[in-house]
Amino acid sequence: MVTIKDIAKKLNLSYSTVSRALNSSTLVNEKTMKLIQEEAKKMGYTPNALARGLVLKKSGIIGMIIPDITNPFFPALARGAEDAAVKRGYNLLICNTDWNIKLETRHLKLIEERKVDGFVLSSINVENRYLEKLVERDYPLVFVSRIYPGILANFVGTDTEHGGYLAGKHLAELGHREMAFVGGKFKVGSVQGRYLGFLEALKEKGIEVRGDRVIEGEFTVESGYKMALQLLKRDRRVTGIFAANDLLAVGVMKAARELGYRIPTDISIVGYDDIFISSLPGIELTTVFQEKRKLGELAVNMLLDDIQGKENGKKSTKKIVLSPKLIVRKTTAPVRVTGNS
Amino acid sequence: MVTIKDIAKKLNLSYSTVSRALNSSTLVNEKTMKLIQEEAKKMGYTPNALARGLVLKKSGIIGMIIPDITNPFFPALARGAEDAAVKRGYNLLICNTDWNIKLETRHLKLIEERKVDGFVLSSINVENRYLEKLVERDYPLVFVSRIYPGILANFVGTDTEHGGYLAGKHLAELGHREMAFVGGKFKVGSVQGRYLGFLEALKEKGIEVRGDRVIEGEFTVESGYKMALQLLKRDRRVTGIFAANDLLAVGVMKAARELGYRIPTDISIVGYDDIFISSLPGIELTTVFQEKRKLGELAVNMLLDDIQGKENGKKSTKKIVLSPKLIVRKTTAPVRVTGNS
DNA sequence: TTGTACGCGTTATCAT
DNA sequence: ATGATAACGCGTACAA
Repeated sequence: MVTIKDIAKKLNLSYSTVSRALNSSTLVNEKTMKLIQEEAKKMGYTPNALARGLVLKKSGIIGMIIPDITNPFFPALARGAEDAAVKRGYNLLICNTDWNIKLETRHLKLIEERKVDGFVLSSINVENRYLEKLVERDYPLVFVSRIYPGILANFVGTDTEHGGYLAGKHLAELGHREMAFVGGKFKVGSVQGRYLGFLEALKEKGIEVRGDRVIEGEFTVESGYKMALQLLKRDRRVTGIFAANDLLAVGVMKAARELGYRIPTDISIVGYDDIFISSLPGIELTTVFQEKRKLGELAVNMLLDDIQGKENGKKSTKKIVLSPKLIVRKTTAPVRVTGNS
Repeated sequence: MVTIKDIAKKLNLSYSTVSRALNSSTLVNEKTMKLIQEEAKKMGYTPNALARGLVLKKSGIIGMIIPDITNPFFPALARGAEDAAVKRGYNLLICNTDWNIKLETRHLKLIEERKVDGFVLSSINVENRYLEKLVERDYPLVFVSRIYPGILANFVGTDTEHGGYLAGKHLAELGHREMAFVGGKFKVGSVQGRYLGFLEALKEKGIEVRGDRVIEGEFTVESGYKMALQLLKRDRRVTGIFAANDLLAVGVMKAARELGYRIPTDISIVGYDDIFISSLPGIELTTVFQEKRKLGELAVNMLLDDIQGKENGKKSTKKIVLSPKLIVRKTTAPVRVTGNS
């Protein structure tokens, strides 16, 4: 491996000059600079980010903690984050936690050792003492999409309550009155928001949701399927279902079809997130859209601003909340005028 | 930041002893070791991977280059890779290239500076001089899923030719004789394999594919849609279509439906990859399955074996080729006995 | 078993 | 404009 020293020797110069030249410092003769840069290229010099990081106390890497890149919500998020990071000269280290706090903590510790310059996390659903310490220690960090309950930290996300509201309003305006909510774990803050917003919209129309029509499960197709199967079997009057995310909604669709429902003629279904699959032919789910990619971008930009601002002594807690948008596709329609048994 | 020195001072010991204790070296008194480890924890010591990497000439990070994590094929691959990496104490740095060689090269250079201990790449479609240099320099590296043409390097992938064969055989056995191939860029080696295998299977049944029924486009739903639309409009006799991947297949499905085809009654469609969406209710695509997650795992394990083996002076070029599997779902059926106009 | 001293590759602070 | 030298935090050969 060719180092700064090697090219210094070769050119009978000192390390310092070479280092400066390579960093295009102004305080070095133009000619020697060119000389050095050419020689560097010729010798195949590659800077060593480890060494640089050691002295600069920066790694140039930021860590991204997510539950599972395999879940269709996260690739777009990660992609946005990576793009923004690269654009500013950083790289992204991705860790999957499987919604497991132990794993999350382990990853946090491990990549803190790597001296990542900051974290972007979207993994939070439950208390994590180590994470709390991290923010107490003022480690640069921003929460995306899901915020840690009761903590003051940077956040980038979508107005979930408003999103839920849009879904509820849409169904209500279509004339639905018998509605259900199929949710993931309510501990995840964003689900609560969606639910609350949903209720809010219905209330405005004088509609209430019966307690037995609010179900909780996992964030998966399978779970949505099971929940809807159980719900619709015992309760044929429901005509509108709001699912906490698109995966769930797809499961609900499957269950409804199996039970002989036509979508959207007999039943309307609204999802949340507008993940990739939702617009696919054969699915075409009405859903609440949030800008996942942009969320990722905004998050790392906020993080990087923070990191670079901190050097100038600035500190702040920022928050960006994007507005969701309703996307009407083919799983919602006006309620039928004739009731069914 | 608390360092080894700090805890050495506090305990009136030398750096070395502390360093050894923290690495659980055998050549240190058990008592002092415990003492040191406890003190380290108490003081909140965190090892600095940068410094360690500098002396050990290892970063503990491996780089993964893929075209686009947003493409449903890659999350599973990345996840498998990350799991395997973490299991062996490494982390994964992910870079998206958007199938752009310039970007790929830039990423390669950049993360080489980060001293990643090796690369896993799945980005290759076209000549990249810098990449060639990398393998010439013997940089630890393994290709996943797509191999670089005409280069001797580690590889983990699926037997694409056999995969294509399975698809062709399936359609042929269902009685289809008028078939088409809807492909992505043929430059991507894996597509050629799929195509060749497909042809091979048909040939065994005495079936040929007309040249105007082989179309090339992008690897997207949209592209599949357009190609199929164009094909099926001018050629109503086709009853079986093999798409080079599932995204394309979904697009084909959409086009067929729009033109009034019932699937699979009027036309059979086979995809490739079995990505997440393909099993979804409303899609249920017959496709050729490959173990994406396992591919990722195998790749980083091979890489890590290589890295750790190299220290012992071993060198080798390994190859692992998994077998694909046909998954029959609801987009294929026996050809109708009555021909249509 | 423990301590001393050097080097990893780079940047930064002094001088010159 | 350039050079010498000290860090950065850690591992390790060598000495004790």
